[in-house]
Amino acid sequence: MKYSNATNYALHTMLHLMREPNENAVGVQELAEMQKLSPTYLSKILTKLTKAGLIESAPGAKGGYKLARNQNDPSFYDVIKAIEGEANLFDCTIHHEGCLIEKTMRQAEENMKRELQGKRLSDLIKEVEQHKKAQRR
Amino acid sequence: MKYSNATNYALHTMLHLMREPNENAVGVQELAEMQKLSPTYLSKILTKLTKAGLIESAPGAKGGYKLARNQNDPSFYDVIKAIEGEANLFDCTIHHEGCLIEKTMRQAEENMKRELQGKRLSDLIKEVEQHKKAQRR
DNA sequence: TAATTAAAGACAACAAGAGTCTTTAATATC
DNA sequence: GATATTAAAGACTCTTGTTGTCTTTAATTA
Repeated sequence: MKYSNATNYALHTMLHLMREPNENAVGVQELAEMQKLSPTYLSKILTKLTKAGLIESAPGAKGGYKLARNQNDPSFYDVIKAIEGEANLFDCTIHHEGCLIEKTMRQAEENMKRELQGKRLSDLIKEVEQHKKAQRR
Repeated sequence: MKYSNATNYALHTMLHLMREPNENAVGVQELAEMQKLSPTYLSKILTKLTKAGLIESAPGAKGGYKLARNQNDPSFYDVIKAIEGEANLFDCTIHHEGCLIEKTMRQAEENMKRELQGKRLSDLIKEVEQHKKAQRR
């Protein structure tokens, strides 16, 4: 029971792209180097993010990846969902409707999900800025 | 990212044992039949619960499993921890102290954990009783 | 002593995660 | 139009974890 490395890489990459000056596409080569990953592997993760509508891709020279234009200030949950999918963390093995164990587990899961939906990547950018400002003082 | 079947089986078994009249040990045979599992497989799960102190076991004739006497009204989290262990759901792949991604993920995880710690198996028993009472009306 | 039952350990089958390599398709520049 | 560049897709491998099974050992009761 653990989030995959892919989710980890996806979150880091998203943050990097959010910091990139607008309209500036970044190639997978550069993104991979930063996290010490092979470009082909990261590419598969980026394709998932693209299909989820979080980033945009363009092939060819001057191509690469950038934040999707009509992206809506994505939350942590949006990124996680793009990589891990949306399945429940717990499905009761005894199939009768209204299993109370399942109900309890779902409620706990909801608590985590709610937090991840409320937290946006932009919140982190802001936190970093504030941290830097505090250090300069 | 999913809870294992073993956790599922463990929770069901715990609930069954809580309903058992006191001091009455139940063999793995009977517990396995209920969930349509092989006894040897369930046995491995039960050994984990035993080592975690949630249940007690006795070999030999009249042996079997029952709730641990000095068990402290176990929570969902206690059972999950016994099976899945205590590792974090998320560890940042870029190792610098104070990773804000990790911090956010940990906080979300805490929200789920808190709910699972607060919910006791006995709460479920009570809920079932109330449900039955409501139906009899 | 014999029957019963849990514990432990070796083993196998399968699935998922993590990652590589190669081919194809799209785009920009000359 | 040719060439270089870059993402997408698919086949493949390697490792790890889950889900079991089977067999042997140890403890307990009658």
